[in-house]
Formats: sequence, structure tokens, C-alpha cells
Amino acid sequence: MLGSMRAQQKKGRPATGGAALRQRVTEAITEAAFAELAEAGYARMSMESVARRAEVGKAALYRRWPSKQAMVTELIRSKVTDALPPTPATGALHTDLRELFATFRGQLANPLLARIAAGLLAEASHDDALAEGLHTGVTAPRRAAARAILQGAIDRGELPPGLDLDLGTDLLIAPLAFRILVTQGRSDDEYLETLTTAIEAALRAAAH
Amino acid sequence: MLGSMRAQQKKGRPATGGAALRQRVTEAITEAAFAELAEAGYARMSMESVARRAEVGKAALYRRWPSKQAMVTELIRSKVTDALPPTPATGALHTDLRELFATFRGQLANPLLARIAAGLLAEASHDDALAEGLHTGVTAPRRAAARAILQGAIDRGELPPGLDLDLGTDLLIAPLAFRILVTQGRSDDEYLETLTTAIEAALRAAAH
DNA sequence: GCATGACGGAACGGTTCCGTTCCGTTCCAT
DNA sequence: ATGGAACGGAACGGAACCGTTCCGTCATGC
Repeated sequence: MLGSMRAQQKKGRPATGGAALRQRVTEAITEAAFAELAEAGYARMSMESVARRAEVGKAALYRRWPSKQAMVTELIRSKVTDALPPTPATGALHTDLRELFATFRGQLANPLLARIAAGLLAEASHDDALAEGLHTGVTAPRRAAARAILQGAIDRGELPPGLDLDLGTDLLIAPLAFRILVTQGRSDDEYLETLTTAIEAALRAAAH
Repeated sequence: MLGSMRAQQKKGRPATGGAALRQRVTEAITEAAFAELAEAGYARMSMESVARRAEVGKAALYRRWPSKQAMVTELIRSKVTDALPPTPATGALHTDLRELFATFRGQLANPLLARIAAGLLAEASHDDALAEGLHTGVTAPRRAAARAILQGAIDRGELPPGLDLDLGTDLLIAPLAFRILVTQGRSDDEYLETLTTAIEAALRAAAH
């Protein structure tokens, strides 16, 4: 998981025994890094503030990652791939949608992650490695899940075969993401139900 | 327009005549600032790089604005309020929507603005003044325009009175903004037409 | 035509940050 | 027990940046 954590077993070294990176320290750094990332954003976050918050020497950071960028991208990647994307298959479009929305809401509800997410999306424009990591780790699997739901509904005849899949996928992601990340309005169960009904109607109409 | 541009007419000063801030310099700074903002984002943009790009002394910047933050917020505000929000009133929901989407697309199509927009949204989380400026200058008028269209359609009986106006407004903004700013997919006339039809259907279904 | 003040350029002090290096201490596998 | 390595803490060089100040030059409005 931590790229630079390998024990650096030099060639003829006896390596009689010794100390290993302590997990408590790694956890403290991780938690502090996410907190700082949420409060300040990537550009304003400093390795010094992370170390201070974690009550850790800065050297402990650089013992684990070679740079600030490496640390952040790796933390994001592991955090995000932990929360695997869902692929509901209830057999009916309405309930599939409802479940998908509930899962998205659950993942975005964490205000820490929500604040970080907006910043990372912007940061990705100026950082190709980060953009790539976000795409394969976050965007792509979620779009794939959304697409699978649509394709299933088409196969069952619940949606027209001419459905614009790109537009359809946008409709499954954009309104909810927008509401939670930008508008920051309520997204309770009643809202989710209305949204589900509305998007279902939109999908049926979104054909060429 | 430029907050600190006032002539500083001290009390008894004769102010016999003299030099004024040269417009060419102001224009060069403005253009350079937007370019740097798009390439680097707010946090990475430096006053030095703006001055360098504009082929201008750094003092010329501080003669106009008291700080980096003041410069950026004021530039954004003036740029954005120049492009006034539209309020289509064609008398029919479908054409109103279509016109609104076309206007949004026109405003977001500028790739310079698009890159800046995502960065500013993220920045706003950490900068209350910027958030306030964006809300009153950008978000609020656009949401008001969207709401007006919906209310008109309700009054004409084209949409149910029970329509969730918050959700409806989201639906008018989120999918298109998401596609242009995040997905960066095509948004040609055919897409806009399909989107219009889909959202129209969603609105009719988005009632309590 | 003449004073006023903006101009480009350069330098500066002060701050912040990155990434490295060095301590003396503490943990841990052997 | 013992030794190797990670630990917290501190300091460092180097770089970047903000905002200010000072120049000699040059455009402009009275």
C-alpha cells in the first residue's frame, strides 16, 4: 500500500532485526493529511502542517513517501479504491436507480471527502498524474456502474434502445453530485425518491 | 471598476495635472492574470508571473489593487457581471429550456473560463469573500433565471404546481455544467436538443 | 511646457515551504 | 539482551513568493 515502505534490504546486509515503520504513526499521518487537505486544499497544505497535526516529525513523512505529491495521490488512491463502486442489480430500473443514488449519497455525505473532492477535481486540471489517478480510481468505475444499470434496463426493454448512453450516465451522476458538492442542499430520502422518479422519466425521453 | 484606482485627491493638493493609470497596462495585466489563473489556478498563480507575462513591473499591479486576493476577486467579479444572465421568455417551456441551455453553453464554452471556473468553485470553500462574490455574481442570478423559467411554466400549466423548485433548478444547471466542466464531452446542438427533451420530461415528473 | 505621477526594472526584508540532515531516544525483531 | 532502524524535534540550504521601496525614464493633463 505505501509505495516506499519496502524494507530496503541492501545486498549483503545482515539485517539482524530491528524496527519497522509503526502503524500508529502512519495512521496519524493519514488522518492529519486528510484533515489538512479538507481545510486548506492541496496547494495550501504543507508537509509541515501535516506533521504538526499528526504530532510527528517531518522525517516520518519522507520516510514513507518521496514527496508531497506522491503522498497525496497515494492517500487518495487508496482511500478511494477502498470504497468500491456499487453495481446494483435489483432487476428493475427504479430500484436500481434508487440504490445507486443512495450509495453515491453515502459516499459523498462525508463532509471531509466532499470538500476534498471539489478541490481535487480542480487540481486535476493542472496535474496529469492526479487526473489519471482520479479517472481510473474514481470516475471510471462509477460511470461504469451507471452505464451497466442503463444497459440492463435497455436489455429488459425498460429504456429505449436509442438511449444516449453518455447523456444518460451524466444524468445519473451530475444532479446528485452537484447538489451535494456545490449547492450543499438537503439530500434526504424524500429528495432521493423525487430525484429517482425525475431521472427515470428523463432517461425514457433521452433517445435520439 | 478598479477599486483602488481612485485618484487619491488629498485635501489641499493643487493636483495641477499629471499622469493617470494607463489603460493598456491595465488590459495587459488583466489578460495575463486570466491566463495564469487558467494555467496554474489561484493558489499557484503568483503576482510575479502575472507581471512577467504582462511585461509589466510588479508595482503596476499593486498600484491598482492592494493584494493578490483583491485583484483576482475583482477581476472575476467584473468579468462575470459583464456576461449578464439571460431570462428567456419564449412562452413555451421547451424553447425556454433550449435557449437557456444554449446560453449556458455559450458562456462555458470558453475553455479559459471553464478551467478557471472549476478552480474557483474549489477555492470558494476556503475563501469566504470569494464564495460570497461568486454566489452573488454568478450562481444566484443563474439560479434565478432557471427558477423564473420554471415558475412561468407552472403558471401556464405546463408543469405541475407541486414541482420541487430546488430540484428543478438543479436539473437545469447540473447536467450541462457537469458535461462541460467535468466530463468535457461534446455539447453540440444535437446533444442540447436531446438534453432539453430529457430534462423537460424529468421536470414533469419531479413533483411531490 | 511643465509638473505630476505612472512606468519597467531591480532589489529588498520577511515569510513560507520543500526536502535533507543530524541528533539523542525509543521501539522492536531477532 | 542487543543492535538496527524508526521515532520526535530541530535546524538547515535553497527556492518561491508577497508586498514595499527605490530608481531613472517617459507619458499625460493642466
